[in-house]
Amino acid sequence: MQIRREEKAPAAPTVEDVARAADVSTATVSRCLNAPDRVSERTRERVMAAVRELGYAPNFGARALAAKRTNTFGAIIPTMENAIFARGLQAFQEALGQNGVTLLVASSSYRPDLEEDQIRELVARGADALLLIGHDRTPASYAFLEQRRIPVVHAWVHDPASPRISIGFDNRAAMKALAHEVMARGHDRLGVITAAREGNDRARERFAGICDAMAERGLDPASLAVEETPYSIPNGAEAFTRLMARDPRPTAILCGNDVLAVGALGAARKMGIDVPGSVSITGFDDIEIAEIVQPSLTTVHVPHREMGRRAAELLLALRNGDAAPQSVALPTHIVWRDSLGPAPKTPA
Amino acid sequence: MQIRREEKAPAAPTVEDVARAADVSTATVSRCLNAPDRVSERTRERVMAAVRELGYAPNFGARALAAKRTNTFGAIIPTMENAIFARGLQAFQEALGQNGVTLLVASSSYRPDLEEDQIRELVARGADALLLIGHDRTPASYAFLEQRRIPVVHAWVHDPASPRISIGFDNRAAMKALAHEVMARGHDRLGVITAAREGNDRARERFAGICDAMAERGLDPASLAVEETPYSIPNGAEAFTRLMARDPRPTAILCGNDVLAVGALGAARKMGIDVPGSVSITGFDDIEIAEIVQPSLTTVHVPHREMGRRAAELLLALRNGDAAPQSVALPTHIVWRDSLGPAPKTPA
DNA sequence: TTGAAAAATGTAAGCGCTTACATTGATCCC
DNA sequence: GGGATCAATGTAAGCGCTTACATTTTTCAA
Repeated sequence: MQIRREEKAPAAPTVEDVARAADVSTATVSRCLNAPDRVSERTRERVMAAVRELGYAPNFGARALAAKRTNTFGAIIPTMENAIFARGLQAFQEALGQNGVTLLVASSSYRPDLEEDQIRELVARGADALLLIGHDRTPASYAFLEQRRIPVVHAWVHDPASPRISIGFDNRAAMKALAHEVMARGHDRLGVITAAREGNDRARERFAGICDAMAERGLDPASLAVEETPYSIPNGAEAFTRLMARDPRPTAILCGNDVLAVGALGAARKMGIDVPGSVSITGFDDIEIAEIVQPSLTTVHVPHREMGRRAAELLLALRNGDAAPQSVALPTHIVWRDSLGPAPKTPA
Repeated sequence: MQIRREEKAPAAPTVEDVARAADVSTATVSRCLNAPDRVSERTRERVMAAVRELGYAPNFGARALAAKRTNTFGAIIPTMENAIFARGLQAFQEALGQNGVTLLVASSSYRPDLEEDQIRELVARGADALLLIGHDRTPASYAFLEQRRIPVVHAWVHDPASPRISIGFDNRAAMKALAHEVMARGHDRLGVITAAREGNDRARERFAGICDAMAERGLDPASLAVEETPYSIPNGAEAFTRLMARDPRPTAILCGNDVLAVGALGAARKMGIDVPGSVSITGFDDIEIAEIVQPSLTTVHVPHREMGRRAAELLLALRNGDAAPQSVALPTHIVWRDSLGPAPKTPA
């Protein structure tokens, strides 16, 4: 049964309480918890019994204050709502856990201003190091991070030109490769559904990759039909509907990620448009759902788990002051499924 | 550029630094941050300028230690990997945010022992109140929570018989209603794919609901073909395959949630089994993907957002010591889509 | 102009913990 | 047996913050 506020809140037991119960000093209690081998077995047992008895849990804030380290890392991802970051983050967390580090997660809703607050918040809460997605953030965020010398790894991106440490892949090149494959199948009226590009360098890079490929094939990137919308299945569906209303109608829609692509697929079905017969659709990320939808989605596979795991290694190395780690580039590859086909013979 | 450990870490600026820079006392700085109207405008501006200048961010631990409140709540969900809890949690977080409360999230991987650690961890980190999923946890967890008088709300369940405050729905009744509808369509050889029932009361209740319905229709619950497996699409697919190998083969598969059902659907397609022609499949939760798959999934709709939002209200009320709130029961309803059809005429 | 009330600010204690240093007692070698 | 060594434990300072209380400054009515 829940207890009301008025009853005097039972003070949480402190080291002092434990010390008294076990008839030792607070220093000994602390040592039992942090360096058990510096305490004799007899007293240790006595202390641990008291700890259990009292339901003692050390106050994290006080501990961080006194010890000046927390074994806590932070991660800020743009969203928890869809599965894009879930797998990578899970792997990241597992790897940290194996090294005794706790992960604090925040989500920024793709808003750099919110992310800035969250960076401060996580650091104030004691994060020793941070995992951030992409490179797009406010100058104030970077100023703060640098001033505080917080180790940071940037994931989901790789830009060899940047001095910042990152682990990820070349979004631009990956999308460019996919666009080439699409065009190689005869498509020359292309459409794209992209996430909001402002504050999202992955989206910008992927978009740029499409333009690169078009230019290389002698197509004018200005002829690209563009719809920009936040990540969600219904948004993908709406954007697809708008694209289909254009004249000329595109024969292939490249989506900035799988979530948008799944929305597009759904809209196509609802509109009775055959995929890939009349229109081809591609995704990006290769999340679980890409294989499930019908037709299954041709997309770019991103090694999420490996990225998460190695991000943890990188960040751990940084925190420990090991020889300065290098950014790492991960390979991506196209997964051939059913949603991409040749351009329709008869102009739609 | 990342800085190596050896260089002396720049101490984070403290209230004292700010006070010195603004030529006021630490008390005034603190007031500027916590009760700006108790400070004259002139000094406030001076202080805030110093804060900005120095990149000051108050140390959370020290603040919690001194002020004895944190405006932080915690939530422990079984998994972040799939979307089951994402929407509800998002709504929960939004509602808390509007009330100036920060949310800390942990995931327990459906393991009560891990959850116990995480409860301690969140409380040690200053969580004033906790959102937990379901009622299944170790006695030690409840002992700790009660000893510390931590306000708790249990979500995703509703059991009027329990004294614990919960917000959710009657998993058993909801699944029972669905099972009745399935049987009303002529199915009498039923199969079920359930999540691991140990440590998961929602899964147990849903399972029990099926048995209830069978008993009410004069079917022997022992004839139910049961596959138990952790939540994941591939696991759902494998379980479905095993079910199809049974003799007699079930004509309807009730899945403990949509994720498993989507896996089953995929397996059916791969095996060339017509859904719902030869076998009907149902889900539970009505997550986004249920509408996307082909055939779309008949499932039980759960009002996730409302549950999250009202969980926040409940917890806030509890924390504030408002008149003891009551558990709330939310309605669910069956969403009719394509994966459920009549039992095949000719015995399969 | 003046004194009392109100507003603004300062002083300092203490939140719960870790840890440098001090102390105690046991162990051991010659 | 006795000093040196070492292990076990204790003492107490202080981490960065808030806040009760004290003090100073401003405001304002008579």
